[in-house]
Amino acid sequence: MTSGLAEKRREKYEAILKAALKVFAEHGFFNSQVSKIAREAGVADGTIYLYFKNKEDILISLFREKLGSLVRKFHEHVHDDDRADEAIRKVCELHFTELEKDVQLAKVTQLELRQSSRELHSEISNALKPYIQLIEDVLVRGIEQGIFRSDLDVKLTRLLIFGAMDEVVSSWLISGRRYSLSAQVDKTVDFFLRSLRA
Amino acid sequence: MTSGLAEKRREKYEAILKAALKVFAEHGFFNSQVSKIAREAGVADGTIYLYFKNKEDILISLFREKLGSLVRKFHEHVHDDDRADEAIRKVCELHFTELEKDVQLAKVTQLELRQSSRELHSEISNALKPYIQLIEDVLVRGIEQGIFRSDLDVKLTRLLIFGAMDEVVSSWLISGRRYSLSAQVDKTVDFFLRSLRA
Amino acid sequence: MTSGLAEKRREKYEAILKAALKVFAEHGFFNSQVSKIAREAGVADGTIYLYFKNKEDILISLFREKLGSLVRKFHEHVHDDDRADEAIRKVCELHFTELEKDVQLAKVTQLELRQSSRELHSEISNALKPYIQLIEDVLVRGIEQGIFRSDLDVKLTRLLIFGAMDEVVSSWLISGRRYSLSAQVDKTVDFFLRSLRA
Amino acid sequence: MTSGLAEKRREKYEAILKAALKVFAEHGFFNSQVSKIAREAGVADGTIYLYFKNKEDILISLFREKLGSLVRKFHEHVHDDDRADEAIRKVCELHFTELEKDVQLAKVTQLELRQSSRELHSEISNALKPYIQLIEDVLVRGIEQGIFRSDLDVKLTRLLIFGAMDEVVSSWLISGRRYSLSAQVDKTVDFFLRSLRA
DNA sequence: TATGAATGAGGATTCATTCAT
DNA sequence: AATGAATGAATCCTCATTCAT
Repeated sequence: MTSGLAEKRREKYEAILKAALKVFAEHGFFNSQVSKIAREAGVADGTIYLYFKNKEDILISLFREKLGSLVRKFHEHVHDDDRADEAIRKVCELHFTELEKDVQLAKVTQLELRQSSRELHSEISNALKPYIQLIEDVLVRGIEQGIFRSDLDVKLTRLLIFGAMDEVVSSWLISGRRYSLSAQVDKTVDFFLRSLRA
Repeated sequence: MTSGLAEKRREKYEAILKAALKVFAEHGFFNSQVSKIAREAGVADGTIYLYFKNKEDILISLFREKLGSLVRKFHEHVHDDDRADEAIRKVCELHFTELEKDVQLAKVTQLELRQSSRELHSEISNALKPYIQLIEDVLVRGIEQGIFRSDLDVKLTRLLIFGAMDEVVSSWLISGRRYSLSAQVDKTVDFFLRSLRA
Repeated sequence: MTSGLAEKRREKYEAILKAALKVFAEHGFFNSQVSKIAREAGVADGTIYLYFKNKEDILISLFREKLGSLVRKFHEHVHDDDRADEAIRKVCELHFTELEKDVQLAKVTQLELRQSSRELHSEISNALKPYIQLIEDVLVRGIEQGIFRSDLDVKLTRLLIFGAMDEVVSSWLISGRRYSLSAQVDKTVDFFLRSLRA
Repeated sequence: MTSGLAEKRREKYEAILKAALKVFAEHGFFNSQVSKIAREAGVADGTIYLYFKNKEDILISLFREKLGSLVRKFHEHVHDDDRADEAIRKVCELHFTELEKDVQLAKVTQLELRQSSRELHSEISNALKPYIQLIEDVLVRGIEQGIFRSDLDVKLTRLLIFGAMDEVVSSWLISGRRYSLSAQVDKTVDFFLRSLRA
C-alpha cells in the first residue's frame, strides 16, 4: 500500500504547513521559531527537516501551495471563452474574497512574505509569476475580443492591476480589517474597466 | 554657539543615515549589522545609539526623511490651483524619476523596508500617510475642479493609484532595472486618468 | 542451517565494516554519519545497530579486525626460531607495505582513529596491545638469541620502535604519499638494529 | 598608554588559553563547550570570539604558543656550538620534563589534539614543523661535527626520533602516569645515540 | 560626546539512536 | 532480521546593545 505511505507523508506535510501558516501569521517570519511550528504541528523539531530544506523553504512552499490553489480556483471559475471584463471581475473577486476568508494567509502574503532574505525574493517572484501571467492572459484575450483597448501595454497593465489590488489588501489588513474587503470589488473593478475598455 | 553644535549633530545624524541607506540597499535590513553602518559612517558602534534608539529606528528615520523630502519636492512643483490631472502626472513623474535617480532609496523602500518587524509596520504606514494623503488631496481637488468623477471613492482610489505605482517600481527593481522607469510615466498616468476623468 | 545464517550475518558485518573504512578514510570519524555508512553498505540505518552497539563500536571493531589481521600476517611470515633481527625487519616491512597497500586503512589508523572520544582511547590501546606485545616478544627473543643487547629495557624499546614506525607512516600520509613508504624500510630497520644489537 | 591596552588584551588572551587548556585536558576537544571555556576564563561566551576565530582556532593557538615556548626553551639551553649528542639529550630531556611538569599540556598535545577536524591537521603539522626542523638541525650539526654518521637520512631520522619520543609520552599518559617520564630520558637518548653515532 | 570592548540571549540545524511496522 | 521515519538533545556563533572610560 504505497499510497498509504505517500498519503501519510502528504498529511504530515500539510500539517506542518498549516502550523507554519498559523505561526507566521501570528508572529511574523523572523519572530517564528521552527520549534514553535513543530510544537504547533505536533511533531519533533527534527521532523520538520524531513519535509523541508530549511525555515525559508517552509515559507516558499506555503506560498506556492496557496498561490497555486488560488490560480486553480480561478481556472475553475473562468473559461477561455468568457468575456474578459467578466474575467477581470472574477480575478478581483477571488483575490479579495479568498484573502478575506483566510486572514492568516492574507497576513502571511501581504506582510510576512516580504520579510524574507534577499535570495528568497526571486523565489517569491517566481511563485507569483503564474498569477501575474494569468492577469496578462485575460488582458490579451480582452483585446482579441475587442473589449479592451488594443493600445494597452499588457506587461505594464498587469502590474498596475496586481499592484492596485495588492495595496487594497495590505491597507485593509493594516487597518485591522475594520471594513469589508470584498465590498471593494465593485469599485475596484470599475476603476480597472474604465481604463481597459476599448 | 549652540547652532554650531546642533549643526554638527545634524551632520553626523545625516552621515549615519547616508551610511545606513547604502548598507541597507546593499545587504537588506536583516543582513545589515549596526557595526557595518558605523564603519561606513566612520563612527564607533556606540555612537549610533546616541542618535538612534535602535536599529529599527534607523530604518524608520531614513524612511521618514526620504519620504518627507519627496513630499516636499511635490509641493515645490505642484500648486493648489494647478489642474488635478496635471498634478497626478506630477506625482507619478516624481515617484518614478526620484526612485530612478536614487536606486539605493528605491531598493530600501521597495524591498528592505518590508523586511521589518511587526511593530515597525504601523510606523511605516504612518510615515507613508502624508504621501497617500497628498494623493487623496489631489483627487478631491480634481473632483472640485470638475475634472474627476464626483462618484470616486477617494479613500479607495488613492490606494489603487499608490499600489499600482509601487508595483511598477518593485517590478522594475526585480527585473534588474533593464528598462527605463520614467518611460512608464505616460502610460501609467494615462491608465489612471481614464478611470478618474469625469 | 545455522551456519548459513551465521555466514550471512558475517557477510553483512563485513560489508558494514568495509563501508565504514571507506567513509571514515574519506571524511574522518567525526564527519562520517552513520547514515552515510549505511548507504555505502547498502543497508538501512537501523540495521547498523543490529551489528554494532554504536558509532564508536564500528571504529573499534574495524581497528580490531584490521590489527588482528596484521598480527596474523606477521605470524604467517615469522616463526619462533627465526633470527630476531630478521623478525624486526619483517615487522617493519609488513607495517609499511600493508599500510602502503591499503591507504584507507592507513588513513583511518593514523589520522581518524585519534579523533575519538576519551573512552575510546583505552579500547584502542587495548587493540594495539597484541601488536606492541609482538614487538616485545621479538625483542626478548633477540636477547635470548644473543643478537640484541641484554641491557635493553624491552618495555621502553617496544614503544620507541612502534612510535618511530608510526610517525613515518603519519608523515608519509600527511605528505600526500609523495614518496614510497616501503622504500623507508631499510633505513628504518638499520636505525633500529644499530641500537638493538649486542 | 597604549601598552596598557595591549597588555590588558594579552592578559585576557592568555586567560582564555589557560582556561581552554584546562577544559580540553579534562574533557577532550569535542566534549569541551566554548561556554565552558568562557566560564572557566571568567568572560562572556561572545568575548571568546573577540580573541579567536572559532573553537578550533583556540586549539591551534594553544598548540602554537606552547610549542613555540618549547622551541624557545630549547634555544635558551642549547647553543649552536654545543655538541650535537648533548643537544639531542637536551631535546629529549626538555620534551619529557616539560610535558611531565605540565600534564594538561601533555594530554592536549598527545590525545586531544588528534581529535580535530580534517582541515585542522595541516595547521597542526605546520605548528609542529619548527620543532621537527629543530631536530633536523641538530642532526645536520652532528654530522658536520663528525659525531653522527654521515650516511644518515636526516629527513627520515628526525621522524624516527620525534615519533619515538611522542609514543613514550602517549604511553605514559595512557598508563595513568604510573612511572616517571623523565626517568626514561637516559635510556631513550642512549637508544638514539647508538644509531646516530659515527 | 564619543568610544569600542564586552556582554549574553537566542535559534536553526544536525545526526546518533530508537522503535513501530 | 530489516527497515527508515521520527525523535529531540545539544551547541557554536552572531550581533544588537550597554557602559566604563
